[in-house]
Amino acid sequence: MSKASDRAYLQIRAMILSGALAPGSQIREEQLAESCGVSRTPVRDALNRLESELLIRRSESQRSFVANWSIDDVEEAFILREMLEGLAARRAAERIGRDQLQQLQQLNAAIGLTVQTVHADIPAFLEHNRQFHGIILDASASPRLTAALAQLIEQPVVWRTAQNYDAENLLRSHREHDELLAAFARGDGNWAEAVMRAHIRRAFHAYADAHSRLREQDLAAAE
Amino acid sequence: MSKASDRAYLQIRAMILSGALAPGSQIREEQLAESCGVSRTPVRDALNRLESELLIRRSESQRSFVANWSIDDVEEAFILREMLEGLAARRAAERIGRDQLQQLQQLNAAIGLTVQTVHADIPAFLEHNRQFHGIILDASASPRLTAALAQLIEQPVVWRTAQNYDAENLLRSHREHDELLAAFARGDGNWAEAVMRAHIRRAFHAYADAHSRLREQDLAAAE
DNA sequence: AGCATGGGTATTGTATACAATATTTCCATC
DNA sequence: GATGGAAATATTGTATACAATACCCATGCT
Repeated sequence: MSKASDRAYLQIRAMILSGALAPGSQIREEQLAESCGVSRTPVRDALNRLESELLIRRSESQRSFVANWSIDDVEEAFILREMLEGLAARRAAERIGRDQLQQLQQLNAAIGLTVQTVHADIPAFLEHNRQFHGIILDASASPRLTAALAQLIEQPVVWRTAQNYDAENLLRSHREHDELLAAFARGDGNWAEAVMRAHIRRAFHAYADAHSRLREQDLAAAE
Repeated sequence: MSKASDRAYLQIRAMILSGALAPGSQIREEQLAESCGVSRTPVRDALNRLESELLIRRSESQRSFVANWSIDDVEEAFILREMLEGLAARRAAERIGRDQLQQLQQLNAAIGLTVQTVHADIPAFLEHNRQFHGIILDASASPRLTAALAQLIEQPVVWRTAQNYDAENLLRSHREHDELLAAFARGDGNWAEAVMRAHIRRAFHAYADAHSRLREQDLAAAE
């Protein structure tokens, strides 16, 4: 997509994820256009994308509202990611080449550094993690899988709670990646899929735990 | 989506599926706008949708071309449908209500009529079949699943070869639907998923067979 | 008081004009 | 004749004006 459309998309998504646009609240194209510094045209493109990612919902008369993701919605998304990324891992294991495997090893080594320091570097972890999963998706050589997962949100819901992930979870991610690499090195699709599914599922529970901790904090703060 | 955008989407998609727009050929927004009787704005919306469904592909400089689906692409799409519709069937079995089950039974009865006459009524079959799968998707109560499958194309690739499906395949579809209904009636998610996966997979082979028959005809006609 | 109805306002949908960018063509130069 | 580059052309991206539609409130009727 082009510059203005992308800018609008990223900016509006950031506003939604940060809570600057409250869940359930109506959003007006003109207002967003103003706050993004573009016209309504690219804003409409962005809204279409966000709607297909279910970050906004449209009323029957086409007015747009910020979606309200329940924990069940998040779990639903994780269930789909588990299936799709599991399949991607299987296919990747059966197709991956020497160079891609090396890239993954280097990335996971970098991830190891971000999680082993005393203060984990979460932004770096997220970025490397994103690249890691991206390479696997590439190696799976399935455009449809890539397209389906792209809509399932990069790491959107992760953001708000990533700060709350404990070091233990980050370390486990790192080790699970290593096991995935072992499966890749042997071209064992079954193994790779199983490891990936477990990896995603654990990530969901890490999210759910962090989420409930946040809720408790909110409740405590409200008193 | 709104009237003009929908019209453009349906019309352009039909042109692609019918072959009126040749695979690999470039498509220009203005020309499509003219042939659809709308302006470029709704055409651009339609192209975005079609791109996300991988029916068109865009060059690095954003020019649009009709995608060229190989049989491997079709299989890839069926593999995803198998997974996703399998999950939908599992969830539907665990959640479906009395009225929805009745609707499905009536629909499959109607399907039975379309396949048992001497000359099968393929358009009616396709329409009822679409509704049948749509209700299951609704019953699965998973908006993300619905969104993911929507992009995976209604029945697009089916069209060109549907005429070549033999009566045997249509009849088997009808019977498989019946088995699915039995699984739903018992609320047996495992059974429903297994039946659905087999159903989709068989549909793929029916497609592949029809496809290869078509290829042979084309080759013969070329001589 | 409650509800239907109508008009004014807010918001989205579409068309068109203009800007930005890519592609092609053609000429100059080597 | 090949090649590089610049102008001409084609195509897409963005902004804006206008059209269509939905929403809301006020007014009048029962």
